[in-house]
Amino acid sequence: MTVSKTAEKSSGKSADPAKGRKDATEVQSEALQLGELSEQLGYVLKRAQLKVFENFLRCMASLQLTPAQFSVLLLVEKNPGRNQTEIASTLGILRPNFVAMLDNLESRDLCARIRSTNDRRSHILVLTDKGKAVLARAKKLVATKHEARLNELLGQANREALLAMLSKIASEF
Amino acid sequence: MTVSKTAEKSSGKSADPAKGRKDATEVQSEALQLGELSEQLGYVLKRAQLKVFENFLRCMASLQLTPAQFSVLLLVEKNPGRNQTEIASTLGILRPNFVAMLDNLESRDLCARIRSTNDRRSHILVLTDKGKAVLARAKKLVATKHEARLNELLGQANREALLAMLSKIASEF
DNA sequence: GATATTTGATATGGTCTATAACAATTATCA
DNA sequence: TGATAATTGTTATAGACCATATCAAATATC
Repeated sequence: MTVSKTAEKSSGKSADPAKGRKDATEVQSEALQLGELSEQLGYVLKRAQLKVFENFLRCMASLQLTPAQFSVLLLVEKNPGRNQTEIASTLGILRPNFVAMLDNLESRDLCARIRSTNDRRSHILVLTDKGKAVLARAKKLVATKHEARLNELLGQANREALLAMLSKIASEF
Repeated sequence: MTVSKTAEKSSGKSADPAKGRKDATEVQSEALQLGELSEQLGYVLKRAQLKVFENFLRCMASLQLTPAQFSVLLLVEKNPGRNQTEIASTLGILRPNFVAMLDNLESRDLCARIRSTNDRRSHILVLTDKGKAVLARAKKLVATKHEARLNELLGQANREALLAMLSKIASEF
């Protein structure tokens, strides 16, 4: 330990951290400087991702779909007749962790596991009629409430450029 | 359940999922179609974030610093004399979860808690000399191995545009 | 000076992620 | 063919991360 243990005063101000509810005679503790942090791609990327997921969950509150569940429904709809391993692996979900997820979707009658006749080890995944209906409503919510918000924040062109760069990072980094 | 339980054949092909190591007479199972998934900002954002963190950890392997730990060191260096609550909250870390994190950094002699003389409840955070040295090396690694990789993938201008858009999302979404 | 608030800390639970292992089934190949 | 290896879905389990309630010590408030 190379640091003196006798503390200098933290600052001349009061102990109130960052809420600014002292009266006007007190200089409220100024906000912290992010410094190089705001230039760190990983940091900003993570914060943005949390905000986007948060907004997604709010938009989907009526359907009770998480981003991960939505991605499963989308992928199963686009690729009917695939088994759990295939769906899970393309989503980056490990097979063991995919089981509980499917249990959930199946218990809500959104998708179904069907024992394959080709390979009786595997379960073919399909959307139920209810699953298709829910997914259709989910897509509309995402388009009108979620992605629309993005467009009005960034503009259509910027939003597409952002998507392209993120895709490049996701696939080539 | 509105789906017939008698499975149709998953496809005409073999059971080999996506690895393509059957011989040439077999049509290997084609890759799944991502479809609308590749247009979902949240999905691409999450995948990109995972890749970036993964690369960060590889670049920092010699220093054993996670992105979160790096952000703490950066913030403490930039804001000496702040207490745990202030540092944690600006990083979006809850106070209870920040304790173990600091225990780790302090046990490695990278930062130190100093009891404040102003407010004897709070712990002032500072970097030790070793912490400053390690952070300096970490910054170099990030700049030369991590961010440099981003620049060569996207180009300087695009990288800055990406950062700007992500910052906007993180703060205004 | 009595009450409320703040700080760091502990305990705890939930979710997400990662690995090992198992039974049933299928593939491989001697 | 039949013995062995590999695959599929599953369970169990452990770790990381995140969130809430609660506590003692210290401080603020009135």
